[in-house]
Amino acid sequence: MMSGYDDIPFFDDDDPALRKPPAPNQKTGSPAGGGIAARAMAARDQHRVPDYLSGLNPEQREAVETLDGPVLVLAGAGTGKTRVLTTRIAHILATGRAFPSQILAVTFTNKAAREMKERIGLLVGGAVEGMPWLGTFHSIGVKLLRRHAELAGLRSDFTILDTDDVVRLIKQIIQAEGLDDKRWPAKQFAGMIDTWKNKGLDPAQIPEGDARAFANGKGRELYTAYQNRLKTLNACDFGDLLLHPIRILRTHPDILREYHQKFRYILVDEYQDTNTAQYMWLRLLAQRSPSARAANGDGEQASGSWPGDVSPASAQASAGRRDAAVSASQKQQINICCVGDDDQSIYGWRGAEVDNILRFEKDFPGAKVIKLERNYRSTAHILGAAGHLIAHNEDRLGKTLFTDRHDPEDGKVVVHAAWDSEEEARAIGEAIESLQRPDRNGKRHNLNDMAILVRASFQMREFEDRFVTLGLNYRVIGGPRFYERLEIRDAMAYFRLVCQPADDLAFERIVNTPKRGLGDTTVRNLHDYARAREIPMLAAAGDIIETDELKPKARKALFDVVADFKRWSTLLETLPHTELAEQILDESGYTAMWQNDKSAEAPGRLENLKELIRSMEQFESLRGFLEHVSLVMDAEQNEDLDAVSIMTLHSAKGLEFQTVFLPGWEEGLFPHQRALDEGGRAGLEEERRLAYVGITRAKRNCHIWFVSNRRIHGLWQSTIPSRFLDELPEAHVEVAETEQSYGGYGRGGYGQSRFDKQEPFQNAYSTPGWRRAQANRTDATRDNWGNRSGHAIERIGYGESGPRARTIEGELVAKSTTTEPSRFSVGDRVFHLKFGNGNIAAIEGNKLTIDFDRAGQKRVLDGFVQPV
DNA sequence: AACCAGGTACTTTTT
DNA sequence: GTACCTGGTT
Repeated sequence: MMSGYDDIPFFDDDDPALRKPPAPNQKTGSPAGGGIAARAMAARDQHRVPDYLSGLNPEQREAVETLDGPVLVLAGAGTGKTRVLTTRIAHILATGRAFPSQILAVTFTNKAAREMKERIGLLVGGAVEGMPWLGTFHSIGVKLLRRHAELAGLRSDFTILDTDDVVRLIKQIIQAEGLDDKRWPAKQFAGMIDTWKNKGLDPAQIPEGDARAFANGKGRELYTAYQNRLKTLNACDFGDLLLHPIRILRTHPDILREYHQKFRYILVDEYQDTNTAQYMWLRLLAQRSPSARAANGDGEQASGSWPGDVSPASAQASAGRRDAAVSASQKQQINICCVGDDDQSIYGWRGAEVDNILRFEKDFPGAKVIKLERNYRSTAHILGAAGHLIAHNEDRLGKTLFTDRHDPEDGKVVVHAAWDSEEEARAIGEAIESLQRPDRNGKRHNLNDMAILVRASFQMREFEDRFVTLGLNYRVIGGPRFYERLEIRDAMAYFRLVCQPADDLAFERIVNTPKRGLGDTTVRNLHDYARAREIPMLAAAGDIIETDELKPKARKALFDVVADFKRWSTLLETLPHTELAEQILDESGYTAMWQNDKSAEAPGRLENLKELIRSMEQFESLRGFLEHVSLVMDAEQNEDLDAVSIMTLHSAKGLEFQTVFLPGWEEGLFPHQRALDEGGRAGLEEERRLAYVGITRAKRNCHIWFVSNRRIHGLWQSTIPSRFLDELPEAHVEVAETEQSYGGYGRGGYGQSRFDKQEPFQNAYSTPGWRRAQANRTDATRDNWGNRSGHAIERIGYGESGPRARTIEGELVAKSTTTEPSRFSVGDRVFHLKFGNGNIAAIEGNKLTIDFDRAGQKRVLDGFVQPV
């Protein structure tokens, strides 16, 4: 009631698992007590064949029904991965092999976890309340850690710091060490710590080179200081949510044994994305063989006070011995099922080890490997193109997707060339518009069915600009989220400090927000005093206001702050949390601060604060809410709006669209130069997997684009087509001939390729220089064609972020660089390279509608026609 | 505390 | 080119 977690018993009270676990091999039968879903399913299935199995293909079915022993499901794109995972859980429940609380199911993202919960709910018919251990690595990590916090030197109400807090904390530490925080950026060090933690390394274990690389060789010291500071703050970073449990499980065999008994089945989603720490964590929980563990004291038995005294390399080296012992004790089944796709491993740069999935059979001897290669998503051409491309990778287990679908109507993957990135955006915009219009059969595409997937987010901008001009609805997915907005983070800091008075980071954030005249000097005094006495800053403030240390003004201000927090923390027990939250924001003057702010963003920020309070309603306590927010940073999405999605290839993983546009396939951008420079062949292969992910997002149509000129770091550079284009199979790919409505530009720079050897069509009106000149003009004669009112833009996840929030229509249009005054008038007789002679029927900016003598009515760009 | 000039970096992102 | 940060000035 009071909190979101302190009422959770060590093991679920209503969970009969520990008292009376069902026999592992029991096929049917209703376990006594709890597990409502399990009982219902079991009862039902005693009478008839479970229909949840009937829709599966043989491989999927095998993946669902192979419950004993380790299983690796290699699930290619669009082969029904989630379906297998959820059905497998339903099957475990239905056959009465385990209670919901005995299944550990881990995902990477909250979205994936949510989706699984929903789908299991559908299968099992209702609530999945009984699946307490389905969640992200981190949320399960928190759950474990809350229960055993004291073993990690924390209290169970520890705070979870996000990246922003971590960076501020590190900055303080760097300064405290007397180092120049300009020369040694906190952000960079935060990144290093993250990398180390991904590998499961504690300060003592980091490579000497790493330790020396930062702050004149003080890397290790700083890392140690950071960990100590976290402990005194009673706080954790994201990495600790995994590392602390690992250490606890290693140093406390009794606790480990209890979890071994508890988790009869382990399921892991996106196994190819696991990093070393996650791998260690899984191994610990899956290694259900006490004898094997005892036989190898060196293995995962930690000797130190920190998780990883096993480096990845030594973990591998000792794997053989350990595995021998495991297979010797066949009694203890390891029922772990990992689902993943090595070809979709695209997170190596943030610590994911593809090797984990490649090594699975060695890690878990006797593992059953099931390949899902039957694709239900894409056309044969799309699969053919993607398959041929990915076959260029060496580091893969090797799968070939196939489909039963062979519709002669299905188009090949189309490769398009454009002169420059602006042309590219324009052409894709045109293509989207024409898809959106009803075709000859009256069919039209929804914008929701289309997506533009870019390699790097800077590419988005040009599309946004273009779509704004066209009045085309779009949504940008990714980027900073709701909970990262300034006002939300401030408000959260207030709430955190009320729940957790030792949260110094929260204290420092809001002590002078709104302004209370508590400047840097006062805060530094307070900070030093608190550190010297080893007490939280809020407590220090309580002390210091009793003295004459501060000037009267500051003393009074601080006195009020302390009194406020004292009052609020009392109310925590009595007042409903939403009311308390509102009261905090009002009484602190925070709401007033924004009300008095006359800047353009202020109303939006107030609205966001209201939204924050609203979203608290579904939680039972302020603590529960804080926990949720620290782990779930998602923003909600407006499904009703019909809009084109624009996102990076990375955020597209797992999604699918009828039509996909893949712009920017040029060397240097894709594959990205930095991936090449820093990752070598492995880097190239990851880029290739990214290309594979991109193509396989398409259900029906896939359009790949490259340009000959792109502005990189502000300079126009000529570019050469991506090597990936030449890795596509001719049989499934066609090269776009002259684009129907936007002319035959942009063959330039593609000379070395087999696609086309034509000279670039260098229209004077399509050179970058000319365009820049146009863009710089402040010519009022251009009109605002195409800007329909009611144009909707959605930024999923994007917050205020200042100049980027270009959502005011008037401004948007004025900013457009693509509207040009027309050189033509209606009725003019013109010539077009492809369509011949015709008369202009209408003009909208630089777009002309022309009645051609032979080709009929077409829309073309004015740059491609000449007066006759 | 608000403003501007100057410097810098600039792939991808979850928790 | 541009967005963001910082440090100095007003």
